[in-house]
Amino acid sequence: MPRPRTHDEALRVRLLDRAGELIAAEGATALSLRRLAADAGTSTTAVYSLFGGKPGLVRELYVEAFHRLGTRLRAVPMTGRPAEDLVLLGVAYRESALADPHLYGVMFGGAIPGFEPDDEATSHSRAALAPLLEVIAAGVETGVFLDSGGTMAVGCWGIVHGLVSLELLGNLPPGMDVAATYERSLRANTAGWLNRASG
Amino acid sequence: MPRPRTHDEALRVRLLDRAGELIAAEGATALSLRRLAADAGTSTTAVYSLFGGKPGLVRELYVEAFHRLGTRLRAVPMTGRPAEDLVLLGVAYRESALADPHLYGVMFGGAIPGFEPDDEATSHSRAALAPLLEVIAAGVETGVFLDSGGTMAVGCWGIVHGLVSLELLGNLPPGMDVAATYERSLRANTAGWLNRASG
DNA sequence: AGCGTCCCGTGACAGTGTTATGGAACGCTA
DNA sequence: TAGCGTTCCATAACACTGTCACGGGACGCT
Repeated sequence: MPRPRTHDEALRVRLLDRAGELIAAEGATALSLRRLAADAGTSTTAVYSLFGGKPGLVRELYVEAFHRLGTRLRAVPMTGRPAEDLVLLGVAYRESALADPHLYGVMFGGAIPGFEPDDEATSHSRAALAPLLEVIAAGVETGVFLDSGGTMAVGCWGIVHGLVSLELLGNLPPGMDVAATYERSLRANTAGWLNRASG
Repeated sequence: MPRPRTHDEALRVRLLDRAGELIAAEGATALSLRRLAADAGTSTTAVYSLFGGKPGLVRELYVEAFHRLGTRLRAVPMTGRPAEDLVLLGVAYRESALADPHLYGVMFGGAIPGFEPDDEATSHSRAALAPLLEVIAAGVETGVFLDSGGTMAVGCWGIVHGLVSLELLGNLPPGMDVAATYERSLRANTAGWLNRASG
C-alpha cells in the first residue's frame, strides 16, 4: 500500500522563506541550492523532493511574489474616478516593486536563468493585475476612457513595468526625482486614453 | 624594453562574433567561456587576455548592441511632425529589439548574472537614445509638447521599453496583435504629452 | 643574436545544478 | 505488535561553470 506523501511542511516553508531572504538580501545569483540547504539545516536533495529542482522552487517564489503584488494592488483605496485610480494603482505597483526589488526580477526580469514560468504560473500573474483591468473597464463603461479590446490595459501595464524596470536596473539618470517623474508620466499616459468627446 | 601590446585582433573579433551568435541562437545561458573558446579555436585564457574576463567580454557586446540600436534609430526618416516621429522611433525601437531579442536582454534584462555596466558603458546607452531626445526637444521648441526637465523622455522610453520587455519575455496574452497594440499604445501615450493650449 | 615582454595552452580550484544510491523513518495492514 | 512498502533525505559523485597560477613559445626591440 503506498504510503501517502507527507512532505515536511515546516521544512518546505523554511526553504521558501530562506530562499526569499537570500534573493532579497543578495540577489538572485546568491540563491544556490547548497547554501540554501545548509541554511535550512538540510541537504540539496530535499529541494528535489519538495519542489522537483531549483526551477520548481523559484516557481513558488514567483507565484508568491504575484500574490503579494495582487494584495497590494487590491488594498489601494479607489476614488471612483478612473483616471485618478489608474495613477494610484500605478504608484502602488511601483511601491510594491521597490519593497522587494529582487523579487520583481524573478517575476519579470528572468533573474534565474533556468526558470521559465509555465501557463499555470502566468495565470497567477494575470490574476494579480485584475484591479488594473477593473479600473479600465469601469472607465470605459462610464465613457471616460476610449479603449478597444484590452489595448489600453497593455499600454498602461507597459509604461508602469517599463519605468519600474528602468529604475530597478539603474538605467535612469542619477539624481532625478523618480517618484515625481513616474507619476507625471503616468498622468500623461492616462490623459492619452481619455475620451475627449465626453466630459 | 616593454614590447607593445599586440592583441590578436582577428581572434578578438572572432570571439565577439561567436559570442553574439551563441547568445542570439541559444540565449545568454549558452554563452560559456569554454564553449566559446573551443568554437573560436582557442582557450579560455584568451578571453582573459583580451577582455579581462567574462564580464569584460559581455561589456563589448553591450556597447555593440547599443551601437546597433542607435544606428537603427538614426536611420528612421523623420517627418518633421514630432508626434508622428515619436511613434516612428518607438516602432523602430521595437523592431531593433525583435531583430535580436537576446541582445536586448543583455542591454536591459540583466541576462548575464555577473555583468553590470559601468558608467562609461551606460553613457553609450544614453547616446543611442539621442534621437528620442532630439524629437522631444523639437516638439517642445515648437510648442507641440508640454514637458519639464526631461520627464517626457523618461516616460516615452518607459512605455517603449516596458512593452518590448513584456513581449520578449512572453508576458503578453497569446494571440494578440502585438504590433497594432504597441503602436496604438504609443499614440495614446504621445497624445498625453500634447500641448492642448496650442494647435 | 639576445633580451624582455606578452599571449595563451595546460591544468587545477572552488563553485554550481543534478542525480544514483542507500539508509532511516513513517503509514498502513495483518 | 510485527512487518511490509513507500517516501524522505543525507552522502557522494558527475558534468559543468568562471577564474587563475604556471610556464612555454612567439614576438618586438635593442
